[in-house]
Parts: sequence; structure tokens; C-alpha cells
Amino acid sequence: MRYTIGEVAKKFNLNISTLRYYDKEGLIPNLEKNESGNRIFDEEAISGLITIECLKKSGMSIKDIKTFIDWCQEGNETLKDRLEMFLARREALQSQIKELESTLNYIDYKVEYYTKAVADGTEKIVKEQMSNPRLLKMQ
Amino acid sequence: MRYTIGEVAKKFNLNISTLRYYDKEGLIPNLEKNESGNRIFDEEAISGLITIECLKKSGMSIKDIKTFIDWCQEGNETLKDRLEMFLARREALQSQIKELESTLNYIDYKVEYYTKAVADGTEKIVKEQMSNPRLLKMQ
DNA sequence: CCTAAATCTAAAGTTAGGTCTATGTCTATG
DNA sequence: CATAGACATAGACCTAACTTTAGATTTAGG
Repeated sequence: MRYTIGEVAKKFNLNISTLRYYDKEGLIPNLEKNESGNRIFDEEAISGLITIECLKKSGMSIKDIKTFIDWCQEGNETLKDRLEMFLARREALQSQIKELESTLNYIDYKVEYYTKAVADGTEKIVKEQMSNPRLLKMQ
Repeated sequence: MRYTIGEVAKKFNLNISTLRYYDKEGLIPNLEKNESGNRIFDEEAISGLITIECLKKSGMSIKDIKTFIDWCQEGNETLKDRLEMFLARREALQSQIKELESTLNYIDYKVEYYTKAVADGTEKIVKEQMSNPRLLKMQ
């Protein structure tokens, strides 16, 4: 299948200018254009965008994604670099998830705290009762 | 305990100017100053900063954190707002974690892919073999 | 065929969240 | 008691990742 920029924008829930910006930054190599200059996204471009979205979600910068895309163009010589990059991304993601889980734990405590405060109609009581061990552990 | 801005910056691994910026933005209400104007962070300021860091990690903007801090100053009238905010934060965090886990799943696939590619010395073989079901599911 | 909607480029503008600079005062130590 | 290091303010600057604008061209449907 082949898509216009508008179709792709809708598909990925991205702004059209974001796609043009990615193209300008070199994230979509070999992007076809028709005779009058309109971009045509083929399966390869789409699958590239899926990877870009994934790397973005993993916290990578556009610049670093560009480096990866360049490696892909360079062929088998860069396979090891690419593997190492994904291994590093995996580590990064795993610790991000751990951090979010610990943040969630603190939020859970706050939910408990304010649930009680709302029930009491005042913060005073819960403030005295919950000099919380979990909170102390976090510091 | 009472701390100088430098000590707090070290404790939280924040830039000194970031703390001044937070102060300017109103995130640290009732911050004491000594006679010559130097900031003094007491237990309350520190515990506020812990909450700020937590809310930041949960993806909240400085502006929204400010709204919360203001609610805290306003007293018991805003308890319900605060509870609702933390409930919303919890939801947000839970879906962030889910999204990161799904991203991790895709990265895992890429690791597998490139591990095989590196072993083969070429991408060609793995590219043909792994027209991956997991990948297809993601799209 | 006509016109609204989609696309193009280049370049300027925006936003969040800091970070840095210049200039001056304060403080702690040998 | 000198002086290096910490702190202060105001305001300029920075970066990433878009987003908007202006002005021109193309495409698609009635």
C-alpha cells in the first residue's frame, strides 16, 4: 500500500508538519515523491515510522534516532551497533518502568492519605496518623 | 533540619538555579529566608520537593504542579480536588507503565532480530524468517 | 472546468523547562 | 582580616521537538 502524508498523519496520530519535519531530519530515508513533489509513503516508510514511534516512546531523541536510521542505511557493517543500541534501550526502558512503579507507589500513598482526609473533612487527623513508613523509605 | 540551597540541590540532584526557578514559579510556598536573603529549606520545604519530584516523574507540568501547591495552601476546601488529582495521576501512571511495557515488548523483538542478524553476519536471513507475528499485532 | 481541499517549501515562531551571565553581597576559614 | 566560595537578583539565553505562516502548486470531486 501507498499513502499520502495526510493518511499517514491520521494513521499515526501525528501532525502533517511533524512528518515533514521527520523527513527533513532524515528519519525517513528513500521516501518516494511523485512527479509534482508530493510524498508517497510505502510499506517500508510505514514500518520505519513504527520503529521511530517505538524509539520515541522509549525516550530516544530525534538525533539519536537519526543515527540509528543512518546505520540501517549503511548495511551489515552496523548490525552490532544496532543490536547494542536496542540492548541499551531495553535497559533504559526497564529502569524507566521501575521508576514509574516506585512513583506509582508514592501516588498510591497520597491517594490513601487524601481519601482519609476527604472522609474526615480535614487533613489534620490523617497528617498526624500517617507519618508514613513508606514515605520515609522513599527519601 | 534546615538546609541551604546548595545542600538541597545536592540532596535532590537538581541544579541550584532549578530550585530558584521552582521558587519563582511558586512551587515552594512559605520558603524561609535569613536576614541577608538566603533561602532556608526546612522539613516542610523538603517534603514539598519530594512531592514535586514525584509529580514531575508522573509526567505533570510545572504549571499543574503549581495548581496543586496552591490547593495545599488553600486548606481543607480543596481536599477533594487534590484527591481527584492523585486519582487521575494514578490512572496516567498506570497507562504510561502499560505503554512502556508494550514498547519494551517491541524492543525485545528487535533485540531478538538483531541478535540473529549479528550471528548470521547479515540481515537478509532474519528479515525473511521473522515476518513477525508480534510485530504484526502491534500495528 | 472549477473550486475546495491537500500538498509543497522555507523560514519564523512557540513552548516547556530549565540554565547561564553579570553584578553584587555574604560567610566561613586559615 | 583577607579572600575564596556560596548565595542573591534580573534577565538573557538555550534546546528539543515541534508548529505555524506565507505564498505557491496540485489534486480530486461535483
